[in-house]
Amino acid sequence: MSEKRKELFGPEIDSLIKELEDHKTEAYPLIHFNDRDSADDIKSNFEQFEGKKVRVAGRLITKRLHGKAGFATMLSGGVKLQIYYRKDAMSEEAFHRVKKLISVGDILGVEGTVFKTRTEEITVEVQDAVLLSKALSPLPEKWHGIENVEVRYRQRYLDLLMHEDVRNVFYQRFKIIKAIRDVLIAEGYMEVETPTLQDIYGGALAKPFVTFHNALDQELFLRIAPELYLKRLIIGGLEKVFEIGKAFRNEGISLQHNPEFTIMELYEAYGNYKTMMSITEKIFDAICTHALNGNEVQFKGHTINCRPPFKKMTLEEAFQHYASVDIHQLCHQEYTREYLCKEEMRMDKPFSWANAVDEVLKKKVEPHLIQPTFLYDYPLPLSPLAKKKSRDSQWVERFQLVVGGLEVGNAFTELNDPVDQYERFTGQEEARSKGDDEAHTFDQAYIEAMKFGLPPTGGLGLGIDRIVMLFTGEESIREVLLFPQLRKREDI
RNA sequence: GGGGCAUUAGCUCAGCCGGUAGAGCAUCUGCCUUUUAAGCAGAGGGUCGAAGGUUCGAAUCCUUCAUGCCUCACCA
Repeated sequence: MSEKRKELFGPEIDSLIKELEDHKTEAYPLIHFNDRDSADDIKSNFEQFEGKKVRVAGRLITKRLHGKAGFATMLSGGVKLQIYYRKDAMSEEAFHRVKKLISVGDILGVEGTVFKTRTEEITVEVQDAVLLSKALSPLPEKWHGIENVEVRYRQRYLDLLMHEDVRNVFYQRFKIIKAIRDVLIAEGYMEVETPTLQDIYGGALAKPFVTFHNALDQELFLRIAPELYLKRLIIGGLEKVFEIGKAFRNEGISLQHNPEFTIMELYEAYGNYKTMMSITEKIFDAICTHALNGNEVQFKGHTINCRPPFKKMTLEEAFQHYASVDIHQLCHQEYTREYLCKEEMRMDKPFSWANAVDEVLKKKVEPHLIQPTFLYDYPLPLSPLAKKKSRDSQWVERFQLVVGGLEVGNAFTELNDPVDQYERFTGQEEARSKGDDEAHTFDQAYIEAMKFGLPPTGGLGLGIDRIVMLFTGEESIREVLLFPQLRKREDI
């Protein structure tokens, strides 16, 4: 116990607490310091506050001592506010407290008068100061902050504390999600929540996380997508629904992938993939207006105009234009082999039309799509939940929105024929039996639901994290997640 | 999982061809009543990621491992 205590707090902890108590100062007093003024308010409405008494609380982030006076900066509500204290404007006790007992990193509350220094900085001249919470660990270096990315992610609180630009990324994230939610509600969609623990996972092609429920004595999966539950709601008569939440995929971690990520899915009865294009454009328009204050973002060295309308291209056109290949011919193994050879590409997965199309799409087409582009009309084998373009077609009504080379959205006219759905599931099961562990599972309960009649429906999914990356110019998904997944470590 | 790079004081980083471990910030002690990366003078602070190996001698060279980043592959 005492060894652990010493290891955690160091040998000086007791003398520190004693020194505070000798000066009648508690390290963690029972004070919550209410009736505060906002630092942001004081700084943006200086004229109203000048000469007035204010109460402000925050964390001390720098201290500049000048003998019998001093300046310090506190971080209060995300805003930096300078405080000034001098010996002859406060009690002996209070002066000693600010000068000696309260150090950089501590949380304090001050009362004082607002003024401007000769360098025109808005400052509070302190009359009284109280320690609200003592910091036992020192803050990182004030100029460079933390540059070790691992420490930044593991101790995100320090990252946020030290780096205003990091705080801004997450404020932007909040504004983007709010803009999406607000526009959807304004358009008449109802926000819902569906299970993240599912006994059959589906709605995407991916490997799941597996867990176990003790009381039910059964395996459960963390959802890879909310899709199949949201479509049950459409069957249930909730005609316009959306959900913003986490999905979980047990796959690699990369600049664009985190095991858990935020997805927005919406479904609309009597809609199709064209109506999904139009709602997608409304969403991007709202983000530009409410979270960007403009039309353009800088991403990977490109200037991207995110204000709709967006370019539209069929997959066939895009393959012809960017890859000089006939998408239909990719179903012939020999043709595909020659093409891949010519382009110096290799395909790890077994040959099929779907895999060949996917390979060329990822390698040769999407990297060229910098400005927002709807790629539409997809091969059926890639899309087991989308509706065919006609009875015997090998094509489905589906689009993906690609921006900055990133897939940020995916939508289709939902497959609402239960017999066709049965056959698609059966086809996926065959693929699974041949070793494709990302094939869609056979979901009998979903087919039972479809037998009651799914209206013609359009559905859309947006990768929220990737959209945030785009609008904040961050090239790594970890920079837009507060706590990205890292390997477990004991110490921090 | 494959390949490349990194790991030195609390933080940010130097450390050349192998020869007793360095700076700035932070901390501590003085001085300093409009500074803002405040300043001046002084002090303390290290199992050089871990374990082996080569060597008279390793932060430095070699091997293995750990962690992170980048890159490749797949889902948004």
